[in-house]
This record gives sequence, C-alpha cells and structure tokens, in this order.
Amino acid sequence: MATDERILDLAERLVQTRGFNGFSYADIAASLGVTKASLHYHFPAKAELGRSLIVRYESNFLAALAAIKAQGAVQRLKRYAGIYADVLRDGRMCLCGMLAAEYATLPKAMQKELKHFFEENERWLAQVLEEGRRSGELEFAGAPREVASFLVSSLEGAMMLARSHDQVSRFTSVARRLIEELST
Amino acid sequence: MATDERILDLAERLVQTRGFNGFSYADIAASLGVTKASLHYHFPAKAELGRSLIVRYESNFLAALAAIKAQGAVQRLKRYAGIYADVLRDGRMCLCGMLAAEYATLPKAMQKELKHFFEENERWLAQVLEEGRRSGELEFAGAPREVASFLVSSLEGAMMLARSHDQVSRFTSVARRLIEELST
DNA sequence: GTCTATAGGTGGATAGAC
DNA sequence: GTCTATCCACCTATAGAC
Repeated sequence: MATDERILDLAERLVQTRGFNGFSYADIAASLGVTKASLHYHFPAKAELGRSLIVRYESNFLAALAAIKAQGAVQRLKRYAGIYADVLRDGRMCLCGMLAAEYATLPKAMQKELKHFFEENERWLAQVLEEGRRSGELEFAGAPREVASFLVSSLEGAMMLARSHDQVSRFTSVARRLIEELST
Repeated sequence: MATDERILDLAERLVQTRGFNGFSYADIAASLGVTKASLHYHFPAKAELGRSLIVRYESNFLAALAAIKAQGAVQRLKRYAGIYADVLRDGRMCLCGMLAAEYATLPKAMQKELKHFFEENERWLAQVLEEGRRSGELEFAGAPREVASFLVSSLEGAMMLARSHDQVSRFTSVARRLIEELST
C-alpha cells in the first residue's frame, strides 16, 4: 500500500483513540518502522496531516452513506447508526466527534474541514428524514435539518460515553431509542 | 481567595475549553502571575491537579442538583438541562464531557473519578425519571437508568457540537426536544 | 509559599547525505 | 523516500535559596 495511506491509517486510529493532541509523529514512526523525518516528507506539518485526515474520512463516510440503498427511511437510519456502531466496536470514536471536542485547539484549516463534515453529514440525514416523513414512515416535529442535528449530536455523545465506559450497549441502546421515537 | 482554589478555577476553565492535554502549568502560571514551580507546591503533579478538578466539579454539580427543588419532574429536567446551558453560554464544555473524549490518555485516578461523576449524575436523573413516571407526568419505555444514560449522552454530545459550531441554539433545541419527548 | 535555576524528556520541524 | 543529526520550543517536575 502507498506510504501516504499507511500513515493516514495509523494517524486516523491514533486520533480516534487518543485525540489530535494525544499523539505525535513519533507514535506513527514507531508503528510504521521509519523515522520521524520520513513522515515529514509525506506530511510536512502536523496540521496538514490532520486536514488530510478529515478530508479522507469525510470522503469515505459520504461514500458509505451513498451506498445505503435500503428500502425505507427507518432501515436507512438503522444502517446509518450501524456505521457508528461498527467504528465503536473497533474501540474507536468517530474521528470528527473526537476532533469536535478538541475544536478550540485545532488549526484553522482543520476547523473548517470539520464543519464541512458535519454539514454534509446532516444534509444526508435531513434528506432521509424528509423523505421518510413525506411517505408517512417517520413522524417528527420541526424541520428535518433540526432533527438531523439532534441525531448527530446524540449519536456522537453516546459514542463518546460508550467508549469511555467500554460498553457498546450504551451506544446501541441510544441509537435504538432515537430511531424508535421517529418511527410511526 | 485561597490560592488552591484560584488554581483550580483557572485549570477548570482551561480543561473545559482546551482539554486536559491542551493546557500546561505555564498557562495557569501566566494567568495567576506566579511561576510554574509555585504551582507544583499546591499540586505536585498534573495528574493530581486533574483528579482534584473532577472531585470538586462533581461536588459542585451534585450540590446544584440537590438545590433543584422544582415542583414537577418536567421542571426539574428543565432546570437540569439549564445547568448545562449556562456552562455552554460561558463558552465552556462540561468538564467531564471534555475529559470523556480524552479518556484513553488520562491517568488511572482521573478515569476512576470520571466514572464516578457519571454514575452519580445518572443516579440523580434516574430518580427524577422514576418519580415522574410514577406520578404520570412522564412517559417512557424501559428502565429509568437507561433513559438517564440516554439523556446524559445526548446532552453532552449536543453541548460538544454546539460549542464547536458556536451556536448555543444547537444545544437548547436538543434539550427541548428530549424533554418534550418524555412529557405526557 | 514563592522564587531561580535546572534537569530530563518530548514536541514538531529542517538540513543535507545517501 | 529514507536516513542521521540537529534545532529550538515546550513540557512536567525537582532542588534549594529566600
């Protein structure tokens, strides 16, 4: 595999488990078996590595959403929550949920990409919600966009607490409850 | 005011805005107008400072909960969410929500105190939920304890995203929705 | 309690050889 | 692309004078 990708893979896991301020080039270098200096050839500054991390993550995430071709809105929401659950079962936090906590300390470029991730994430969700309500499969008050933001917030928070308690069930319980509440 | 308390005040704000790995003794020393060495007289190690931070925060938080003498369950829940909202309006994250994100990098002693905070927090909530359901003021499926964990997760997550978007309304909207859903 | 001074380590980052 | 060597800033922490 391309070295750039392997670096991103290791860095991604580190951010998801320890945060952007919780890892260093030394950590990646040790796992990869190269020197820190080599890493700077691929990603000159840590800020650039961080930005690339978000861009790639968003791209993969949106591709996963686009691949959800389930029949109904409820099924799509379950698949959506399932993506989070899979990450959690691997012992990780959502990359962007983790970065949201560290938001104030992040380089400007990373903050911008982060907002974009949530923007696109909620756009997809709002679309599913709107279609589901129109077809009568879902029921909720207010704008789809507001409910989308509600869902993202709750799932990210549940993921964070489930991970620190080492109980995936804390997440799945929340996800089930959220979707049930929207179903007619 | 006692120096210990002033140090804790400054450290608390720093953790709530930048995280435990996002500040140093130098930051506190600068704000307080003393040297880093002086801080070590009060809190020999950063891990001890962090532990004291959680202990004091939990103590103040539980005292605030105990002071909620509102008439009904719904009013109590609104006051509960209001505590979070006030912190957020001050530009801060919940201390323990922030630390939950950094959980994997925290000293063992801090991890233990953190779990205790959420334990007590959810215990209080579960009590309110149970009473509210018994009196018919609230309606929900499943164990009160499970709903309590759901509420904490969702509020912490909403707080985190509201802060990174610099939109308090993202939090208040979620809080309103959660409480409305429980009301009969 | 607070200071100066300093230790010992790690952080991100660069120059230049291979 | 990867290495050695190195820089400098910053980190947590301690010793010992005042």
